[in-house]
Formats: sequence, structure tokens, C-alpha cells
Amino acid sequence: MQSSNINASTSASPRYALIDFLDVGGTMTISQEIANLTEDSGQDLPEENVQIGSIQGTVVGLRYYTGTVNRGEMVSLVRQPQNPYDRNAVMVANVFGSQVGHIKKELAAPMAYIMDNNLARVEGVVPYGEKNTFSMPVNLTFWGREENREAVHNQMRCHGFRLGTEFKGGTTQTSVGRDLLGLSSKISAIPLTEEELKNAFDKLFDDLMEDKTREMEPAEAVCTSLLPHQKQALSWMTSRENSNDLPPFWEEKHGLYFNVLTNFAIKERPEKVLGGILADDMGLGKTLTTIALIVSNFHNGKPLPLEQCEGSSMSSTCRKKSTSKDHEPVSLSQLKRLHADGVTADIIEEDVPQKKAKTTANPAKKPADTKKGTLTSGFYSQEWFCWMMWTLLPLWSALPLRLGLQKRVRRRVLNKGNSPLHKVSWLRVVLDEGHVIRNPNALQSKAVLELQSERRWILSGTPIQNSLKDLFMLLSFLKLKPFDVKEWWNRIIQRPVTMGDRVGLKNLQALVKGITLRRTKNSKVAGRTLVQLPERRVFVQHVILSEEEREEYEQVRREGRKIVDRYFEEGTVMTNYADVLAILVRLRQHCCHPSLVGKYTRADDPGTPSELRERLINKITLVLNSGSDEECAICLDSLRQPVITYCAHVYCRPCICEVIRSEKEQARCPLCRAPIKTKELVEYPGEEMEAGPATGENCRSSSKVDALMSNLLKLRNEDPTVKSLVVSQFTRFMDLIEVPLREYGFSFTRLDGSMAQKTRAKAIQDFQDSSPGSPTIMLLSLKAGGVGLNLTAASHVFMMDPAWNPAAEDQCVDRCHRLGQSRDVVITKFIVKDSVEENMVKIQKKKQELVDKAFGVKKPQDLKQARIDEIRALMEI
DNA sequence: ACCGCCGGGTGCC
DNA sequence: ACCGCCGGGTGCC
Repeated sequence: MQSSNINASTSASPRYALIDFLDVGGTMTISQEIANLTEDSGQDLPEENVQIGSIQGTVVGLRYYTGTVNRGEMVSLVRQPQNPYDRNAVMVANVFGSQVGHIKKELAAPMAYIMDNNLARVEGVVPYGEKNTFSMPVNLTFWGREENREAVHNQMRCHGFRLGTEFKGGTTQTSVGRDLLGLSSKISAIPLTEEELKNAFDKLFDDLMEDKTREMEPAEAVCTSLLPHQKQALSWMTSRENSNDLPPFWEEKHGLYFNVLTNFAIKERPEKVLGGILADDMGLGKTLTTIALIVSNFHNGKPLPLEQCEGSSMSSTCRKKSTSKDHEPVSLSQLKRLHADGVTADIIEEDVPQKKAKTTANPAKKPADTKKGTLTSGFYSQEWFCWMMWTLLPLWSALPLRLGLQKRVRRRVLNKGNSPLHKVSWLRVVLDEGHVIRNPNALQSKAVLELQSERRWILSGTPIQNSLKDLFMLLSFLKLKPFDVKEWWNRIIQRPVTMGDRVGLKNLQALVKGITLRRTKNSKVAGRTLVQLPERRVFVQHVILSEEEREEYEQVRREGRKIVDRYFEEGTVMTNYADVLAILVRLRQHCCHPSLVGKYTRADDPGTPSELRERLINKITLVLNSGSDEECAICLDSLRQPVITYCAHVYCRPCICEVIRSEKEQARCPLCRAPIKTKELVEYPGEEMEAGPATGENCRSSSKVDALMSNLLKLRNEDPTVKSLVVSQFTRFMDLIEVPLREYGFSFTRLDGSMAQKTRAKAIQDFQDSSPGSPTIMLLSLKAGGVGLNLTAASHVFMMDPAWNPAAEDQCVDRCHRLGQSRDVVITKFIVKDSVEENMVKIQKKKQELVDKAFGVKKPQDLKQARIDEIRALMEI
């Protein structure tokens, strides 16, 4: 190709980020459990959605602002405490955030009080007068907790206003939404029953594939051939990226742009929404399809120009592959080298736009083009990404190498606003396993929303995990206006739908359909299911404890019960939830192997009262030994020099000390905002503990280990080539299992969260190797068995201990029960009889039923009660 | 007239 | 704003 082509393509901002959130879906860590608890106490709970009253007010100052509204359109009310003319000022803004005016000051006074004290949220609708020059009426509705009703009414009365229930004359109804079904208003006024709503939710993401069946061939550089459904996805994704159409639900009408869902109109053409949600079921090849998209759809629908690679340490490889017809895959060692001296270096060394690449391994090719902040010179991280992925295609099993990169990216992204990733105008940002951004409070979610990009994709098999709320962040990331702002999402979709509003539900369905492609393994293309996987059978094997084990178990249970009983008496179960979980972990560990339960040595610490210290050490020990590779919430890496704060959150010592150093006296815990001090950090006693049970005790077996071994020996007798995964949540349990594996001469590998990427990749490669003498067993920590991992060499899975989250187990099994698996997969779950494990299984089932029943409409008090009931059931109280 | 009334200037918060 | 409000001009009928 001529150099002019290179110019054209490079100046067109060739950038990608494929951001992988790998640690999803694994076991829940204790802190995650707690985070989930608090997550549910958000402000949009039904109990806070009581209508307190309504009143008509006045919007003034219209002539000073550009924001306009339509008849019946919603407006938002925003406090302006810093307003120099009136500290009670309440600003009125339209759906697009443009200011329309202010609330008249007499009314703003009581409103300010109510809003500032969180007595109620106020929502506005303009009933008429939208064309007025100076002021317009606004119907204000106050929403809040029942207990604040009196206070709100009083405050309004003090200022001479009386809140009513209805607006006289005119419509209370906003003109939001089109009656898509053509239902008469009578029918649509009948709210949906809970049952109907549940059904609708179940089906919300069912087979969103009609009209999306056109296939597209990927660019030549994609060496793996795509399945028909993948070609369809590629075609759909390409059309979503290249479309010059208005974003979903927008229409042009006499020079104005209307949103058919909301009836909102604006003069300016709404920004394009290029991208969407690829929500295919696990194992259908979402990532592969996306990589095909990256390679096939660059600018103007043309493939990525491979010549860009020229001059880099990778160029020879890339060019050879792209020009010659035989797409011989690069070797693993080549990839490793690239990983080591190319990409990693680029990302670490802040290669920022407008600057030349400094990395010696990647000499800059052209001077930087500083226009529009785009980046043309040298080999910056983003180009490296696409090259890495391209070269990886024929070598799909080398995926973990790529994943190693993603972790760095994730950490980078978190360095909010300041990260090199935030300074780049990306062509495309893809969130692999994008549902993890569903918590809007999480730093990673906030950071990801800040990324500048032309095209955005979310890949997720489970776009909605718990409730409708989960969808909000996804729309927010996709910048699908106005749903990227919480208030509008709540008012237009979430509240109407949870209150059973039919039009709201129709709108939601249209919304999802317009931006989502989803197929399941059972979806049919031309009468055939997409993926024909071998069978998958699950057996539960009950394990009976030996007399000695039973005695020990009962003792631990009695001790735990004593503590939990006390919490119940005090009514402090929820405040001591972490403690209760800790006790449960001990019991679960006992079911696996008695010596799993850590004992700690008490060291003197003059700074901390011994009782507190004991409790804290207890907690940190459990966190670290839960087998779930707890991360430090600051650096997001595995914990190094772990310490626990008085508020019971665990961080790396250097990380938390840095926080305290920079914030000084104001230092607060990043997770709970409790004040923290350096001298109030309690260390993990560490090594002595690890060494503790390593002697003598380890030689002892356990009933569960025995049960596993007899299974493994039987299998080996029947067929010595059969490979198995042995999965546990406790890495130290895996240590203990290694002993008899060696004793019986099994060749095995191991994969857990603490392993470096290099050893990880090696372990996977060894295991997947089918040559004689290769390992037949892989010890796999549940957490490490995350998305993307390919372990199809195994046809047997032994789940050593039940997880709280059955989905995590399923996902782990999917590592081997996926494309490429030729044998039937047999899953054996070991459950200790008459133990906390049996109770866990019962709760898992019950929980599933509950979730099915109350999807999206669960009440928080029920949830809290459910947790307490769970604890009761687990502890048999 | 320390008022009323008139009519011009003016205008969110 | 085809309003309200302000403050200056003005003043019997």
C-alpha cells in the first residue's frame, strides 16, 4: 500500500481498548458481600418512592436561558446553593441538562429546605405554557419516605403553600412514550401484575436476534473461521458502528429531532450512538466476534490497515502474516517476548498523545499529529492492543497473555481522568464482561464512563444480574441519552416499569431491543441450534464425616452458634455480618479439611486493645484464607503486605499508607469513609500462620479428600487419559489435596489467583496438552476459573465445596463445557451431609426461586430479612 | 402631600 | 410583561 494510505489511516485515530473485567463472577469475597448489602440501600428504593404531594409552581427567567421544553415534558430541579442572588435557588433544567429557568424564589425557599435535608425528591412536569417568554407553570411532585410526609407538608405550609394530591384540570400524566402497542388508554392504565412483570423481565433479554440475521465475512486477517451466528453478530455490530442514522428512538420531524420514546425534542442532531450490547450467552464467541470486528471494520467500513505495524518490533511478524496467504500463527514464545518488551512497556510508560513514544523497543515512525488530540506516531498502547489481538487469533488458547494486559489497563483506567487512557480519543472501547460496571459507585465504573470514544461496546452474557437497575450503567456507558442520567432513567423507565406501567415496559423493551444482540446456545439459525455441546451431567456426592471430624465440626459449630445467638439477642446480626460470614467460612473449611481452619498466634500490639486486635486479625485471616484472591481496593492487585483498618477493611500496607500520607488528618477509609490512622493498621500475622498447619496436620486426610481420591483413582483405572478439574474456593485446601495427588502418582497442574500470568499460561498450556504424560488433573480455584479460560481438555469436574453464588460454579464448569469439548462433561459436587454445606445448597435453591419470583421488584426489607433468615438456616438456629 | 394618582422604567435567581 | 413593582413627578375642580 502507498504511504498516503498509511497517512490516512493513522491520522484517523486507530485506537482500541478492550477492557476485560476478569474477576467477575467468581466467588464473592467478604467485602463484596458487604458491598452488595449496602448497594441495595440506594436512594431509589420503592419505600422512598411514595408520593408526598403535588403543587403547581412557576418557572421564571426563561428569557435568560436556552433550554426549552415541550408540553407535558419532564424537567429536573437542581439546587444551586452557590447562587449569588439567593442561596435557596432551584434551577430548572430540561432532559438534556440545559437550564430552562429558576423556580420562583418564594417557592424555592421551602423547596430548598426540603431538598437540602433530603426530605423529598422533587420532580417537575411542564403542563402548558411551553412557549411563554418569561415564565411558565410547572407541576411539582414530591417523592420521598412516608415518614417525611409531615415535615414536607409543614415546611410548605410555613411558606404559605399547600401540597395537594392532584393537579386540577390539565393532565397529571406526562406525555412520555408512545403507545407502541396501540393499546387503548384504558387497557394501558391497568398496571401489570407482579407475575406479568416477572415474565416480562425474564423475557427482556430473550433472543434479541430477529432482523439481525444478515451475515458478514470478516477481514482476511482473521485467521479463525467464524460460525454463522458469529458472522451475523459481526454484520450487526458493523452496521451499528457504521450507521449514519440517528441513535435508536430518534426521528427527524420538521427540522427538529424527536425521541419517540420520550417525546422530547431538540434542535441539534443528537450524537450518534455507535455500538451497543452484545449479550450472547457464554461460549458463543463474543470476544472472538469482537476481535473480528476490530480487524474488519476500521474506518469507512474498511479493514484495519496492517501496514501500520511497520517499523515495530512486531512488524515482521504482522506483515508476513498479512501479505502471505498462509496465516501461520505466531508462536507462543514470540507472543511472550512481545508481551514482555512491547506492550507492557508501552502501557507502563505513560505514552500520552501529543508525545512521541519513548519506548526504545518501538521507535517512533512519524511525527505526532497534534490535531484534535489524536495520536499518529509510533506505537502506542492502543495500536499494540489491536496487534496483540490480531496475532492472537490463530492462537486462541494463549488468551491469558492478553488478559495479563487487561489487568494493567484496568488499573490504569482507575487512575481517574489522569490515566493515559483518558487522554486518548479512542476509536472503539469494548468492555469485555461489561456488566461489572453495574455498580455506579464503584471507581472502575466511574472511570470507564470517562473514556472518550467514537464507538462503544459492552460484551456480557448477563447484562442484567439482579435488577433493572443494572441496565442503567450500561446505557450510561453507551451514552444513550437521556438514559445516561440517573434521574431520567428512573423517571422514564425504572419507576414506571417497577410500578407496573405498561407503556414504561414497552419503552424498556424497545430500548433494549434497539441496541442489543443476544442469542443463547438454544437459539436457532435456520432451524439448527447455534452450538451443539456435548451433554453435561451433575451428580451430588454426599460425604459423611468421620467420627473425629464430626466431633470437631460440632465443637466449632457450637462456638459459632454462641456468638451468632448473642448477635440475634442483641439484634446486631446485620452490623456484625462480617463476623457471621467469618464463622460460616470456618464451618465450611471444616467440611473440607480440619486443618484448613487457620489458627493465629497472638502478638502484643501496644497500640490496639487486645480484644479489638483479636477480632481484626480474625477477620483479615479469614479474608486472606477464603481462597478468593482478595484484592486491595486501592491498587486492585492481589494484596501485598496486607493490613486491616479498625473499620475492618483490608488493603496493601503501602497503598493505604499512601492514602493516609496524602490526606493527613482527614484520611478516611476508601471503602467506608471511616477516619483512619497509620498506627491503627493491624498487620496480618502472616507466615507463622501459613507454617502452622503445614506440619503434621497436613499429612492427615479428610473424608472429602478421600472421596475425591477414590473418584480420581476409579477414573484413572477406567481411562488413564481422562482429565479432571478439581475446583475449590480455598487455595489452602488445594495445597492439602496436592499431598495425596503426589502420593498416588497423579500428574497435575494448578491455577489460582495468586499465580503470575506466565505461570498461569504455562499451567493452562500443560493441561490442555494431550500428549502422554501430560497432567490429567488441574487444581483450580473457583475465582481463577473465570471468563475466557479454556480448559476443554477436562471432561470431569469435581466441585470440592459449594459456593454462595451458583452462577460462579456454572461459569467454572463452562470452562470445559464449551466449544471444543468433545466428551460429555460429568460434574461431581461434594457436599458434607448434615453440615453448613447442605444448608448452603438449600439456600441456593430457595434464593433462585426468590430471584425468579421477584426479579427487579424485591423489597429491601425483604432482602434484609432474607439475609437474616439465611444466617438462621445456615447456623440451624 | 408624612398622602393618592399618574405614567415611565423595568423585569429570575 | 396586554402584568406587578418601583420610584419620580405631581397635586382642586
